[in-house]
Amino acid sequence: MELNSRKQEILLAIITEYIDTAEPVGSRTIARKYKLGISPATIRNEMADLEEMGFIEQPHTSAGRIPSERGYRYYVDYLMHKYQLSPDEEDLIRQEYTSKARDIGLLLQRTGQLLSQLTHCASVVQSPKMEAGSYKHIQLVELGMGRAMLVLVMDNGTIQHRLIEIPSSITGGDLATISSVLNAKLSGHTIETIKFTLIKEIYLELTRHRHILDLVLEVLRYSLTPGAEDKIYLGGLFNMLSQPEFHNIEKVKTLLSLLEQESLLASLLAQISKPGVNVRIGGEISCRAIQDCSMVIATYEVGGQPIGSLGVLGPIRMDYAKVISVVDYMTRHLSSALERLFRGGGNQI
Amino acid sequence: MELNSRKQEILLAIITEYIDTAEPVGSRTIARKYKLGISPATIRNEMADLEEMGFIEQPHTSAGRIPSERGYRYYVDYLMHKYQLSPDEEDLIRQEYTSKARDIGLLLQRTGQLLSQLTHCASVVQSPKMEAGSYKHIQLVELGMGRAMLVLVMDNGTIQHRLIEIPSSITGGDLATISSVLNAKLSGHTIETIKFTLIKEIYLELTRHRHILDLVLEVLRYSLTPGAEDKIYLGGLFNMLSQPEFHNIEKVKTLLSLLEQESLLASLLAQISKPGVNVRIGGEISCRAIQDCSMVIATYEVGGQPIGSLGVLGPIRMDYAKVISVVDYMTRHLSSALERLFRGGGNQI
DNA sequence: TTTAGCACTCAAAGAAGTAGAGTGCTAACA
DNA sequence: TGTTAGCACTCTACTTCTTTGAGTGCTAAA
Repeated sequence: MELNSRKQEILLAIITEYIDTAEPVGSRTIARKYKLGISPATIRNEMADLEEMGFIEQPHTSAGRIPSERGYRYYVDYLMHKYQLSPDEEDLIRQEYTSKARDIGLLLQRTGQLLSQLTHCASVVQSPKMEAGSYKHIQLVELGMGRAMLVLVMDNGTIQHRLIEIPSSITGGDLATISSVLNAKLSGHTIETIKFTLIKEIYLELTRHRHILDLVLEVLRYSLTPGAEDKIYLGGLFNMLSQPEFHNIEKVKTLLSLLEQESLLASLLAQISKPGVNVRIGGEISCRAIQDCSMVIATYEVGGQPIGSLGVLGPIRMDYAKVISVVDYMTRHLSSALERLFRGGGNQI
Repeated sequence: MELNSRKQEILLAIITEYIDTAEPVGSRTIARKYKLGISPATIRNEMADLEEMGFIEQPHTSAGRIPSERGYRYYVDYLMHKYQLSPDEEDLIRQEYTSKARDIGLLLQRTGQLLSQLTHCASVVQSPKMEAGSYKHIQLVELGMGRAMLVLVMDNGTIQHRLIEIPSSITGGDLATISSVLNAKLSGHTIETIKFTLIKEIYLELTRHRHILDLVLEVLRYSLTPGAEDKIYLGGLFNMLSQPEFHNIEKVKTLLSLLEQESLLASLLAQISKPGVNVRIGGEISCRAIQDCSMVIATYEVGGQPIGSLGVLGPIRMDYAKVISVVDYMTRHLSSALERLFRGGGNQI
């Protein structure tokens, strides 16, 4: 769909103004605020065209225009000016990532808070994918009363643990033996490179402990399932409530009830279709329940490997230019912070 | 403050009715719905007394009465009938705790969801206190690139881990040595029973690795700080939004912004002053910001030792009888579920 | 001591009127 | 032919006024 440059200017003005004020935009306002050198009447004519083409719509006859989803899409793809973070904003982010985080979870949580604070949207941050790393250490710790804890440490600094039930005949020594065999065999392997032959070797070496191995391997298999152990940090909901579109409690309620389901959040973050920052506007989100929202998401990576996603969810009328810049900037910073953390050379965290 | 039995009956009726309808209660309503055998006029006289005594108040002259905080307190202490959970509700809870949970975190999170669902309040669940257990296993795992991970496994099934930076001169073998010494010395100790002499012994035995020991001990010391590693699960906010008192967005916003601060939640849960279920009504909560809410909290325990708290937060006009029963019932069930889990004899989880 | 009766109060809901922002159309103009 | 001034028209949002009815307190009688 082609738009001549005057129509583009007008559409840009409408969207900019609407994002700013959340009020339908009239021709007079545009003529006054945006020096396009044409009269309100001309603008009205152009607006009628834009409406017919589906880029803007009218809430009712005597109101101004608001952008349609299609209008936002055109804006994001062609019209939007890149937003330059203010020095203050940049400082805020940089500072966050230079200070020492106690652990990855906290780092991700703070990332979400910052995202939300800067964008006035809710933030969603996924924890790094376990399966992206390779096993570094496997330990079975005897806890007494027929229980043991299996601890998996991955080389990317993630960790997984699970209680398992063991026969009381098993001693701490047995567990140590099993641990050391598992370590010797599996250490350095990624989940994908564990082959059936390797498993067989382990079983041969530990025939006596077949039962425990079954349990351990079940956990390993589980840790392989993508998304199984992902935690998702949701934050800054209250930042979103300051947006006028959420003055209606019913909307807030349905939104909240959805966002408290981790599985839904995971599916939202999975909607990344291209490298870099992805923008999903309204109905473009493959989730019927939140089609009156937009989403800006991206993937963070370590060593060139994408290992998790993050993003924000907000009203369709969000400041896309700013949100995209913020998400982009924060993704880069988070990536390099994790890089330092996982790949070494870094600070103690 | 003494109340004759008729005043008590009337106060009970007012509060019951108000909790149910969220509307100021008039004398006619009480005469009609609650067969007290007296006329509205008599009830009005008694209400005037109750108001003077501070148990109820009037939003404006031509409205009915609503309970004051003092009224609620009297109700909770003296008037309230015990709420008997319905078979359905009991089933729901029992079922939750008989099914196998993947880990403690999930168990606590589900506990919160259930609490919230049954009470229509927000739920707050604290993770078990680390310091309640004793060290079972300490492992330093080399991750390459000058980093290692310290893993602390406690006998109560909790776990803590942290990345530390190590000099590149240190080998995996060194870490294994350190691990085994730490294990030998600290295993079985609670955080409180680690004495200075013990630390000294370790230093003597591992003089070469003084630097790493410093780091490790810093982490140990940190894990000792009460509350430092506590996670708090907040849930079911949307359940609370169905209460009419939260139809005002501003209230929701301030509440949300508060509840997203973990430290505040921790301080709320710390306001337990007696064994069993604690009820804090309005201003009784030592937090200025949420004085228009009430809180029902309790402590769960393992082996007779309190190891964490949980509770709900909701409008002052909450169904105290039901909420108290639910919190009590769930606390017991959570305690015994954890008991099975930590103390063994239990299912695999 | 209880209660019927009554005048009074006041928030909430409805009705009516007003203001004003915005539109589309027409006709004149460059 | 594209642009613009002018104008009648539309429709929401706001204000003001009125009505309604639930509820009270007081008084006097039972």
